[in-house]
Amino acid sequence: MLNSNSKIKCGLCIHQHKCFFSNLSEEERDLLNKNKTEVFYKAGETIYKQGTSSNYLIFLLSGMAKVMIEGDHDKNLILRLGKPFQILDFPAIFDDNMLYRSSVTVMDSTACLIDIDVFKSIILSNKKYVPSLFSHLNQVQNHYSKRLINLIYKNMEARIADALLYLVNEIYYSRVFTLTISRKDLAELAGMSKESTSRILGQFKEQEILHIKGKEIEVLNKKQLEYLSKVG
Amino acid sequence: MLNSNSKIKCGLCIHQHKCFFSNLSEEERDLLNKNKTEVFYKAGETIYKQGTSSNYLIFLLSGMAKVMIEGDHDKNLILRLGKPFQILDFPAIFDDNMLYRSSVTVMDSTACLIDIDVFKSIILSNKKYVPSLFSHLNQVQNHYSKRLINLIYKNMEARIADALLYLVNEIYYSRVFTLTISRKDLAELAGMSKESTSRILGQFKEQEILHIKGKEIEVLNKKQLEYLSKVG
DNA sequence: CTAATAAATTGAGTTATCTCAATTTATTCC
DNA sequence: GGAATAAATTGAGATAACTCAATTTATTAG
Repeated sequence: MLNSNSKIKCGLCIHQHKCFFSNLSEEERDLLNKNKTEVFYKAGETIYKQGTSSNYLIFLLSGMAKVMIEGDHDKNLILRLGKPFQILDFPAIFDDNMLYRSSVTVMDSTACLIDIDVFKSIILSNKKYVPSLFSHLNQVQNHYSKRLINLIYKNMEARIADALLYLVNEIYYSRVFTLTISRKDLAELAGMSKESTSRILGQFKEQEILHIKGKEIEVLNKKQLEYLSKVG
Repeated sequence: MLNSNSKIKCGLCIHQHKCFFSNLSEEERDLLNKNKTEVFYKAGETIYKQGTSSNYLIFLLSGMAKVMIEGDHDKNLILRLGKPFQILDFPAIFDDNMLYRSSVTVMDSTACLIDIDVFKSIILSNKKYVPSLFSHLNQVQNHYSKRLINLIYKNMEARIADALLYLVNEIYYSRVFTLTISRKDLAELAGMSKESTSRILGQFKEQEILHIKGKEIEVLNKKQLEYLSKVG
């Protein structure tokens, strides 16, 4: 159980309507308020560290974090990007609370940390949360399955196309965006070296598939990205 | 709801003690009996087909099945091997019942098919199943995470070593085993071409890491496989 | 504002892995 | 049980992607 030093109680929280926990009973809301805390993370800070355990389930309130596996020789793979009001990642909450992936903020972020025992007691006492949790876990599993086959059998063009389409369709919801991750992160999202990433981006710029100015990216030809993803 | 043409009622089933559904109430057991069926699959038959939906949750009772993603140009990836009394794979049961992976038997198998609505009603009415289901989904997610980084950054030796260690530690539970999957399947488990798989196996034989005679494989030097997995 | 540091790009050479084709070995079926 | 078919192995050549090093560009700190 943790000391409550959060500024805002759930009942008064401005994020209430977007929160995973909606329509809680008075009692559950009190329990949650007593056992959650809001924390600020600077860009680049580690939230979860693979190989450790955590007693918290984390929801981002603002900012963005990468969910990644850390390999040897500084070779990491970004599995997905976590955004506000999503569950960031799951410790093994019904086993040993261990973490198999790390989470690192890619920009200044705030997060709501909920005590795992409290989380468990709420989802076990209130079956309305079971379907949405299942859905979430299932979606993550499907995302990882898709990533697997894409990363293993597709060429570099297709992998960068997939990474860009992921950013457009599932992260920024726009063809025009300011890249909030580094080129190295993009490389780790596409499972390749940063040098190759740079070259492919240059090539896409050349072919007028993208307009790039530093961190500002505009997808000029999304159809072509989808085509490359398909045939690559 | 499906016609019950299963031979054995859950209460009398010899697999009862190994089954996911243990200690069911009379009522629940009756419900399950009315809405499950046992089916026989020949080796190579498709149980689940990616891109379709299914109204069944499938438990193998005997045999073995590969859970795989089918890519283009006959390029597949085997994610894991399903064994008796495990949940084979999950359709999106709280969404549209869609499947994102295919399942194909690698030997003659029998399976217990349970109606998804019945499965849902049981897990929602009986919270004792929630933790084990969560655990299961979490383990699968962790397995996929690990597969991802291993397949993407490791060399061929390490990938075959990983595949062999998976077979030894999690499938056959023995250093000596009869390979129940083909060389092509082994290649799809290691995410590489069947020719390269063949070459690496030959090399391991040469180096006396393995003893191979057709489908009969003995791991002579497990430490070396673990070493190759680590450094590769 | 400039120096120092870090991030990103570009180039050239190397290598791991794939593809295609030719055999060999195993399996199926009449 | 032997012919036909499929699976597995082996070899040689092609290539995609990596690594290392050199610049260039961007960011941070004094």
